[in-house]
Amino acid sequence: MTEALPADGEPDEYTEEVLSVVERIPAGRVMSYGDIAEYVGRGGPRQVGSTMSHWGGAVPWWRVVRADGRPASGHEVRALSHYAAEGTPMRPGGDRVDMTKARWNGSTRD
DNA sequence: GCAATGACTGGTA
DNA sequence: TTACCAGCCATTG
Repeated sequence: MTEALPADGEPDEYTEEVLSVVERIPAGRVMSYGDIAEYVGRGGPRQVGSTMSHWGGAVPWWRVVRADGRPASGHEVRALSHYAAEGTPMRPGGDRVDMTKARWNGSTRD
C-alpha cells in the first residue's frame, strides 16, 4: 500500500498505534503531535499529522493539538466546540488549549 | 534518486 | 504576542 485511505478497514500497524493513543486521551485532556510520536516511539509529528489527516475522522482528533496548544489547521472552530463541551482548560482568550493543564502524558493518573 | 509537500517543533527576532 | 527560519520524517510525483 502506498497510503492509508480514510475509509477502509485496514490501517497499518503504525496507524493503529496512533489511533489507539488518541482514543485513550481522556475528555478534557490533549496531546501534541510530537508527544504522540514519542509515545508510539516511531516516525515524527509530521507522520502523526499525516495519519490524522487520513484517519482522524475515526478518533477524537480535537484532543490532538500542536505544541503551542493550537488545534489542527482548518479545524479550529470545530475543536473549540468540543473543548467547551468537555471542559478542556483554555488559555485567556479561549483561542487555544492551556497545555500546562490539559497536556496528557499517557499516564492513567491525572 | 531528487524535489516538493504536510492536521509539526523549537529557536530567534 | 506574532512572524520567520531551519530541522525533521515519511510519502508522492
